[in-house]
Amino acid sequence: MPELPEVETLKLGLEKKLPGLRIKKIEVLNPKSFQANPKLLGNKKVLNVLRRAKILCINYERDLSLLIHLKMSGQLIYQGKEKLIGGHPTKDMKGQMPNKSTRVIFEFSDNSKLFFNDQRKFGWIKLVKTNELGILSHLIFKNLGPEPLEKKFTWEVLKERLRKRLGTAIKVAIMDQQVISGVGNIYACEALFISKIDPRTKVKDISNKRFKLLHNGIIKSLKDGIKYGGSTRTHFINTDGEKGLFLDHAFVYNKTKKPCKSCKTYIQKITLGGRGTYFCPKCQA
DNA sequence: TTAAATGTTTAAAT
DNA sequence: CATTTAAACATTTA
Repeated sequence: MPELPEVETLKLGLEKKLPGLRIKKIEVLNPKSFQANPKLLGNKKVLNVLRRAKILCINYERDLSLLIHLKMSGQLIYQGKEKLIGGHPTKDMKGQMPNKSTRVIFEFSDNSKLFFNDQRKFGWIKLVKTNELGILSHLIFKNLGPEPLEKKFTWEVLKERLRKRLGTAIKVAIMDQQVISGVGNIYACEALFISKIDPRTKVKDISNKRFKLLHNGIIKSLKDGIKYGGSTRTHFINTDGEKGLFLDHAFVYNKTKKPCKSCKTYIQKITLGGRGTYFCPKCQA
């Protein structure tokens, strides 16, 4: 599920709960989901929680950092000291943790727990040594493009980054994590609608005026995503087990044959770069 | 029954 | 060699 807004939603949730807690126990139900020796984290204290691109990073004392990628169906759910989890139970949770897609369970010093669920098992958690320059300098982040919500990310940066993908369809190009980090299928579709660009347009055919519009569209869609707590298609829920509401506000994603919110033309679905791509054929001509 | 699903990597084809 | 497409990962749901 996770694109930048979903991972950011989790980051905001976890940073209110984890810092200061110590790991008491880690139960690995699916070894592929946890690629490290759980014992290394025994009794270590959580310092802080960061996000880079779609990767979540929990920093511990003693130069240890836990990196988490949720891929398509990962969930992180926090269960406080109280017995029940806050928020609405979803089909997945059935109000009970763990469930059949629970892959890893973290238990903390105050008896609270963090569940890592991942139906499709694409997601991973790995433990790395915090780089002396800070975890964000780690190799894993080396090839990632700039963070689109940082001030440094101007429309000129966007244009420059896209220069090596001139022949690629713009929608495929902005989903390339080496061009910009954090934009996935949902927000790519939404950003292109906001900037009124046909997703099939080749990068080389985009004018400066359109680069500015696109730059604005990417930022707006991501910020709206965070504002509404992310997108829930089927799996995403926040640390409290609640769904994200962004898709209720989406313009085109998953709106095939529904009228465009701007011009009433039916939204079309095509395939680009192997992914479902939604757009308004009139507004994005 | 078949297709598609929020992501990324690798192989194969063009 | 560059670019594009497909497959793989694993599971569920429409």
